[in-house]
Amino acid sequence: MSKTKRTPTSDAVAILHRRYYEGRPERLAALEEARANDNVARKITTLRLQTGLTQRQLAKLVGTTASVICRLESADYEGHSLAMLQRIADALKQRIEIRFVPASKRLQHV
Amino acid sequence: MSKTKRTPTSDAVAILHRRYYEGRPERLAALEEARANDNVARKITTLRLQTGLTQRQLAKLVGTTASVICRLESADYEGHSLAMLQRIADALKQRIEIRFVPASKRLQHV
DNA sequence: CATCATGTTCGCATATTTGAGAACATGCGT
DNA sequence: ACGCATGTTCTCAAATATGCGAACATGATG
Repeated sequence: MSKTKRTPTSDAVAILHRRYYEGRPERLAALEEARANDNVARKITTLRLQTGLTQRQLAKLVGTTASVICRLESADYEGHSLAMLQRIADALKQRIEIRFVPASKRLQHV
Repeated sequence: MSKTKRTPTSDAVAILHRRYYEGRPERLAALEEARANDNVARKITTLRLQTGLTQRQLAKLVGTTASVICRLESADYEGHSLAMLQRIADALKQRIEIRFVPASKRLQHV
């Protein structure tokens, strides 16, 4: 990726990512901080920021509005549906993985 | 700019898969979603059977009825909500893990 | 200060999921 | 054949998520 001449791309996500992060270390720092968390809301936020999208941009990709994205990224929002997560994952070129793991796996607040 | 030479194959499934999905991101997305739904449905069924429960028993634990469980275990059901998955996971002493993974991660052909 | 981009919250209409009960199909053991 | 457990499908009401626009707060920039 250190070529002087950039690889031409039609990938909107890549373009936006470049535009948002290039030469802006503080934004990357904010990203690092968010990475530690693991609830769905934060995952969406983290992924969106990693991709360099604003809420409105992601909303457009997903086919909804900014207020909906904001709602989904709210930490206390419990109403996620798999359908919406899929739509978001698609927009961010990800896929969803859902696993059931035994509850007694030492990761809990014991 | 299409490849003039394709990797030869005698795999009819692969041929049809290619013919149907190549360059059709919408279809790929639909496939992904269908696969995810199927996985979730099957995971619930597997987990329920491993625990030795009938649909009605699990329904009671979850606080709903057998028809709902049956619906959730149907492969083509797309209406999963995280709230319901959580309830099922709780009843089966599991916890839900949701991950976004890059879509380019070599989707194994089906 | 003025303007713009961004995130946020609110309200309400629409769409979708859930809750529940009934009915039916199948298999299994008596 | 019968009874019974299990899974399945159907229909409806109720609960919940989404769609969408408006308005507001804040920070950055001209």
